Amino acid sequence: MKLKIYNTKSKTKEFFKPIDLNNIRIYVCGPTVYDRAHIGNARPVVVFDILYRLLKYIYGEKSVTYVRNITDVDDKIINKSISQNKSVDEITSETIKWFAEDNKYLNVEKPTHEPKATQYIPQMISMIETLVSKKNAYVLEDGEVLFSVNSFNTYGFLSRQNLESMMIGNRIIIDKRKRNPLDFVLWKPTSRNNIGWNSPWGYGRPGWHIECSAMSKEILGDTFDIHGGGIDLIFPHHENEVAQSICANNKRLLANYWMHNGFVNIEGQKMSKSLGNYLTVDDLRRRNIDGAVIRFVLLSTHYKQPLDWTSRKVDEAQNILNKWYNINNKQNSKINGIPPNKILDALCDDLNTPLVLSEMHNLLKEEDYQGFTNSLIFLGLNPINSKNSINSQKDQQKEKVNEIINLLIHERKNARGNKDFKKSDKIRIKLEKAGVSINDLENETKWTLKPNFNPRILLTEE
RNA sequence: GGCGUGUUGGCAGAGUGGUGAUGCAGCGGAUUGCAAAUCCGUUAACACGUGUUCGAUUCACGUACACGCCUCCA
Repeated sequence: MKLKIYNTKSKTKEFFKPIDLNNIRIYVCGPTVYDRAHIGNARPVVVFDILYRLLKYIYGEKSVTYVRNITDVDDKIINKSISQNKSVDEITSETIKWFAEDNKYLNVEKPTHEPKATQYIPQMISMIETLVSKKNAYVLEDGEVLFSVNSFNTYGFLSRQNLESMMIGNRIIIDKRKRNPLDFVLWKPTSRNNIGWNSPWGYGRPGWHIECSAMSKEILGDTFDIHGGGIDLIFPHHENEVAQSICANNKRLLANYWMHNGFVNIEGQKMSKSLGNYLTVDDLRRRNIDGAVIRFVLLSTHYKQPLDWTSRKVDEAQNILNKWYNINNKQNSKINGIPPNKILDALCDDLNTPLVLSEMHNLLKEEDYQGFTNSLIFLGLNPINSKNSINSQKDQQKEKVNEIINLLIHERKNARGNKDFKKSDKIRIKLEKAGVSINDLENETKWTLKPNFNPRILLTEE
């Protein structure tokens, strides 16, 4: 079983060769914590969770170090703290809590480290000092420190850009103080009223990219195995990280493999707040969409491709998982075990999760229930959030809903007993309209809520 | 303008130089008071052009279309 990874750097699929078999090191750019995580944020979290599980399986539970950072200093956070009249710390700690809850809901394993940018300010300052002393960076009069892209001759290699052609685009704001318009901020001066730290260049805060260079160096070392994130981060974020790290550390490489996941669209449209098609994990949870369903949809398209999030896909995922869980309940397979080779092979082929899911169907056809259960758990698609654990604070309301549904089902049963099929059909149609799907078994009727569940319809007469 | 990705059956979505993806939907059947669920069977695709090849959906080149990045963004 050999893992292959598509490497953005080489634009080809390569066999994965670890630097140290006993310590596979991976760094993934995590969220900037200023708002609820949307499904676009959830995608890399789930994708790299699969990679983390796979690496642990191949190289051993204790031989993988997975770092997913948290950016807790940033303009967006500061703006929100001003507009909501809350401290930066309040905003970030609340958002971090939400993020953790969402990840739990999505059955995402905790990374080895989740460093916060604000805890690594001294490391950032020291890295910037090195860059200044090596003339890879320069200090302006007001204390702003900029990285000089001309000082790094392979700048643009990762994103396949060259300095000249980037300049032709008219989107670069010309700042005369910059030696090259593409020079980017390492340290930004700020007023004493704002969040900031003392530095050799005065009171200020770090630029966007330096945090990842500082944290990855501190936790993983100068060069590590895999660096991941969203496709939009290739330029400028990762390009700049490479430049900073290589210049500061005097190494040839930052990461051997670069992996980037595609964007998420909503019903064919680019997700954006202004279009009103902005979906958070919390929105979906409130709509009774199980974490496993979200996970399934996110894994049903290959991670490199754009993913179109549609309600149809959610319904399909829900139906498939319902079916799978019913089979699983019947089979009573043991909990522990290794997924079959065809599942692992598909995962090893650059995380081909759509193929994995289709092989899951095939396992059922072959009646390999043990292999199926093992795979389900391996993929994190096992039902950890039972329906009843959703919105636990709303248990009372839930109980009421349960009561009404059970009452209607009881009425239907009586009607059927009396061969009053007109009445029983009416009840069934009403339940269906409300998003309750019913299933007549030999001596009982089971029901489940569909994503379009709307309790109001239950309360209307006729 | 630069860089990059994609175009597969009704929909979603893998993959392959020659044979089956898979799921949903559809169609036929079993079962059912009806429905759902389940089971059996089944139809159907590789944007266009040229080239390479015994053979191309798969490789190369070109065309068209779509999308992304180059500005904060996962």
